[in-house]
Formats: sequence, structure tokens, C-alpha cells
Amino acid sequence: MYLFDSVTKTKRPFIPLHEGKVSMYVCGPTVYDDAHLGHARSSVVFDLLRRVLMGSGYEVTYVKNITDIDDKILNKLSQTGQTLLELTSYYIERYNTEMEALNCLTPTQMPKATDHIDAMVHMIHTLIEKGFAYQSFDGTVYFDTTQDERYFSLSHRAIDESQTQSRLEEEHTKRHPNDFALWKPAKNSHEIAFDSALGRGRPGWHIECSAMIESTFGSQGEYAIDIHGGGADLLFPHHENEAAQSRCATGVELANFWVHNGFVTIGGEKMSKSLGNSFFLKDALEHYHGEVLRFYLLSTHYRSDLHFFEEDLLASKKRLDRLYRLKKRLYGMASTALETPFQVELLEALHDDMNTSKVFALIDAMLSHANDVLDNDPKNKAIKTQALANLAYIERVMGLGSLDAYAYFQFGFSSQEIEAIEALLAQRHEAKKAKDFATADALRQQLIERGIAIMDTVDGTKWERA
RNA sequence: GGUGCCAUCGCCAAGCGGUAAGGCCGGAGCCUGCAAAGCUCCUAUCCCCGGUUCAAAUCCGGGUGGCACCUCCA
Repeated sequence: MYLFDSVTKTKRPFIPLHEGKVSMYVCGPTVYDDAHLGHARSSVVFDLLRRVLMGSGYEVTYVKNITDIDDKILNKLSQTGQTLLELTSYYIERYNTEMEALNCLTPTQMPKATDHIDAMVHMIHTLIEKGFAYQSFDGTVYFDTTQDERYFSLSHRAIDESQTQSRLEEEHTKRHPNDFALWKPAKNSHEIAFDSALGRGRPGWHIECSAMIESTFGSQGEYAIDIHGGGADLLFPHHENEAAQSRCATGVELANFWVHNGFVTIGGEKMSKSLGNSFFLKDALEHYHGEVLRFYLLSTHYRSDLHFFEEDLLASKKRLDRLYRLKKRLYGMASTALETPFQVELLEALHDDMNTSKVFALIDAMLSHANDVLDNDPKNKAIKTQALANLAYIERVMGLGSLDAYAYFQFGFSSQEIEAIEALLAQRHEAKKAKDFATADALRQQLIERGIAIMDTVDGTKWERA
């Protein structure tokens, strides 16, 4: 597989550190608010990478951290009056539920920052001992960026002296403007803080990843882990700082591959009304099935920015619908693990730095072909078996098409509504039998107005949510 | 201001030196009581100007226009 690495800024062949195994660490959410489409994209992108690696025969350990202590969380707490655990566990649960709706596999582990304070403190001590960190007069421990000769090797940033100079004056507790906090002293006794040999306080943001990666994966060999992922906004300073801390504390580079996904932006002037003028995942999920969102988030190459337009989301929905229609067409048949050229091509496209656009083109072609053959030869067993195996493969590797085909098309309807729909359908059936097409068409019109599309087939009338 | 990314059909989007994938929308047809679904067919020379090359959307230089990071951020 070829993967783009942010350090070398090239696509290069992915070779795992340990044969047959892949270690992945992805920066997860800070749990103080609902997840938005950006979080969703990151989750989906790295879930896909994980699935591709699994599909390539690797045993993947996929770790995603939870930042459950930081300024924003403390801020929120002061507003809500909740305890730290009440707040964070609420958002962690919501996050997990929403990611599940996007068909993201549950991470192998989801370590929380507050469970690893000791490991962080330990690493900070090591950094101080090795001369890579210092404690300022106010108790803050800073990482000394001037001591790390490879600082900026990830973000490829150049230091602008004139600009850094001005900032230095404001933050006079640190020696160099690029230095960042490893440990922040508690401001008062009410603030949530942890007692440690560094004083009462809490860790800086970046140290949690370095410490948790070390305690989860160890730090031997040339790199601690195979792949470190996250949004492109984390490249600097978060990942740069993580990389610096880890290499200085352990003597081992953090990751062989640094993978970053692009942003989700709201393009154009107006936001989508039906999504409630926001792009929170929970709102999107009310109107669209999670798989539709997953499809949409994957329709643009993961490193490009994705400008959110509901119109485009709709196009993704239509494309996914087509996949489910074939699945519905094959309903009731048992799937077999048949290998097909289609699957090989699909994996090949994914091996090219996850060329999902190409994947979708391949899927469309596969669907057309299967439908075409079935149109002319409805009993063609070979094509059915093949198509079914292909759909199963898409489900496994892409995380798409996992639902019951009928359930997918009834998304968003309550059982009462479904009953009502079927009653109307029965009436229409009677009208049609009596050749009363005017009544039949009027009933159909009623259904269309309720957002339902119907289709008459040899197996009776089918309906779908439009 | 510094650094970096991008610019392909009405819209979304592949392409990574060899003569423009795919989807949405639109049009024509088959099927249908009519539809829907499905299938078939049709629609671009790649922001502009130079250059390199037998050959460029693809490489180089210069414009123009977007965007991102430099502060919390997926």
C-alpha cells in the first residue's frame, strides 16, 4: 500500500514495523461538546485506513485517545456546574454512538487522558532530567524547543524571528516563544487538578498522546508506532510537539507515517437550512442515515478539503441508494466468500493512498453490470453470487451497505407511518386491479407528497423513502 | 506578514508526461396502464500567459483567484 506521509510529504510504500501487524494511533476528540462533521470525517477516514489494512491481512491495533481534561472542558464545567466525569462521560457516550452510526469500528482501545496522569508526569520528569524541559518560576513546566534539533521536521515550518520576538514579550514565563507547556500549575484550590511531584496542576494538551502511546505501544525499535493520524489542523503545533516530546524522552521517533485528513468547510454563503444551520453530526444524522454521511465524507479524497453542500450529500445518498437497490434485488440469498476481480481492483485503488473516488467509480460500474445482466436474465445465479460477494466485500472494507436493504429504505419512518403507507399501497393495489388508474395515481401522488417513492415490480409494489 | 495547499463539464470528483474515470443534474430511448426503479446512448481539452518535451490537465517560471496553518481545533 502507498500512503502519503506528512514528514516526507510524499506517497511512499507502507511497510509495517512488525510483520503482519500494524499499530495506529489517532487523535480523538476533546469531550466538552457534540461532534461535528469534521470529527466525523477524521473518524471515517481513519476507520477506512484501518479496514483497508485489515483487508490486506494485517492485524491492526487501533488506538484513539479521549482528551478529557483541558481548558475548554474546565470552561464548560464552570458554566454547567457538572462534575468532570459527568460532563466527559456524557460526551464520550454521544461520540461513540455517533461514530457507530457512521459504521466506524470500535477502536481497540480508547485511553483517557485522566487515566494516564502518572505516565505523563513520568515522561515530563524524564524530559527535565534529560535537559529537554524546564520549570518556570510560576510552576509551569515547558518543553525547550531549542533543544530538539528536529523540531519543525513534521510541519516544515520556518521560524519567523520578527514575529516570535513580539510574542515572547507577552509570555515572559517561557524562554522561547515556541516552547509549550507540559504541566500547568493549578491557579486556585477549586480548579480541577492533580497532585504530583511537579506540583498541583494538570498536564498540557500534547503530552497525553506521547505518554499514552508509550504506555500502550512501548518505545523500541526505530519508531514507536506505524501510523499516527489526525486532522490537518493538528499538524502544528499538536503533532509537532508530540513528536518532539516523544523523540526527546524515549530516543525513538514517534511514528513511521504521519497521516492527516483535510477539513470540512462550509462553502458558499448560506448554510443548509434543513441541517439546522449547523454542521453538528447529531443534526446531520437526523436527516441522513449514517452510511450516507460516511459515503459523502469519503467521496472526496481524504487529504483534500471537503466543502459541505447538502446538494452533494444528496448525490451521495442517491449513489448509496443504488447500492442498496441491488442488495434488495438479491434479498434472501446467502452470501458466499467468493473472490472476484472487482475486489482486487477495489483494494488496489484503496492501496493507492485511499483513492476513494476511484473506488466509487468501480462500485458504480459493478452495480450497473449486475443490474444489466439481471435485467436480461433474472435467474442468472452466477451474477447473483458474484454481486453478493462484492457487496459483502464493500461492506467489510468500505463500511458501506451493512444494513438490511429494507430497513435502509425505511430510514426515518416510524412503524405507525409504515403501516399507514402500506395501507395506502393496499388501496392502490385494489384500484389498479379494478383498472381504476385515476384513483391509483391519486394514491401514488399522496405517497409522493409524504416523501415516498413507489415502484411496481413483478414481485408487487415496493416503496422507499425518497 | 510568514509558510503551505489548491484551481478539471451547471454541481461534486478522479487523473501524477502519452493524448480527459465516475456520480448528480439535463436530454433521447427501452421497459411500464402511466410512473418509479433498472438498462442503453448523448454533454468538457483541463483559470490565464510564457517555457521544457516528439508528446503536458499532468514538469518549470510568471500572473490571477480561492483556501488553510502560524492561537483552541478533526
